[in-house]
Amino acid sequence: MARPLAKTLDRGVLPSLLGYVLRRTQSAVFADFAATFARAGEALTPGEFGLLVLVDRNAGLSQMALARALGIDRSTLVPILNRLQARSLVVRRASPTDGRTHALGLTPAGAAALARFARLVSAHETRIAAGLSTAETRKLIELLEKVRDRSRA
Amino acid sequence: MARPLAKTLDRGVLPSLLGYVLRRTQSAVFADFAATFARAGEALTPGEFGLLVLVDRNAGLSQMALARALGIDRSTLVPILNRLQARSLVVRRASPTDGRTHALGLTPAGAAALARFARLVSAHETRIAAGLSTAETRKLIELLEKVRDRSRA
DNA sequence: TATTGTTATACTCTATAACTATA
DNA sequence: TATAGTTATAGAGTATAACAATA
Repeated sequence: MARPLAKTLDRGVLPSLLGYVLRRTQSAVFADFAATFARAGEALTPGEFGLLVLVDRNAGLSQMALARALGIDRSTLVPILNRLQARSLVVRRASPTDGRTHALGLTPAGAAALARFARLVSAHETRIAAGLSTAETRKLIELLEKVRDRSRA
Repeated sequence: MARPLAKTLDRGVLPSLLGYVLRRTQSAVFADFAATFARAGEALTPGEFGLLVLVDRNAGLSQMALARALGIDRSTLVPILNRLQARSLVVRRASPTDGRTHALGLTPAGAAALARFARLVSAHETRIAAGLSTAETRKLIELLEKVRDRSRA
């Protein structure tokens, strides 16, 4: 049987809801990030990229400090770190000052990989912001930060 | 000052990355959504709310059409629909015209619940946008839509 | 042959609670 | 007692592949 033409659905109020548009945009951006890395033969999630940047800029930090900076629970961090350590990108060293904590760091391979990843993220960022002027991109980030700060009430 | 302030981590380029700010904002907004519903003694995710609105405005639509509108796989939709049907908010009826498809609809209880949910979503939206003028909120949605349309390339 | 819905399966992300070792 | 890291567990969200019923 011939398929009827795709009728556009009635989306009601959804297109005017900031939360809804934010969620759909984030989903599309995530897909673009994944596709960018897949096309380059690399595998990394946005969360892993953020983690690598923070460890790179704050060598020796603890898992608690990292989890807090990422906004996730310390138990959530464990399997993520396990994966990156299994890929030899990150190391857990013994802290010299506190036997309870680990001093996190990038391996040389991790630092090299981060440099490659950063170029891919750059390309990805350029693509998703291609419809916006530089001023608009800055404005978008500023508005998002205001929303972020008003949320989690 | 009695004691030194906690040292702020170096976040490197992350605060200037649209994808990063988008992800953190979405996470905060999600937490606000959840808290809004929990405080009211209701349980609903943003995705479930979007689903209910689409079913309400397009009674009789199929699971494929709904999955496409939500941007998810048809297999992903099944357990979500099972949950909402178990809560007696949504029904799968036999389609009169195509034996393969289900005609989805809200139950009377589902329609009543959606009215309550919509009020909570309104309060949530008002709160997360409280730092923005009406024009800024419109602008933010417009910029997000541009980003969404440039992504998933 | 193609489509719809379902199932089986597999990851990731997220959390809470309890355990251990250390402070 | 309190903190850091781990483990066990659970739930949501996401997907692919394969299957039955129907078109």
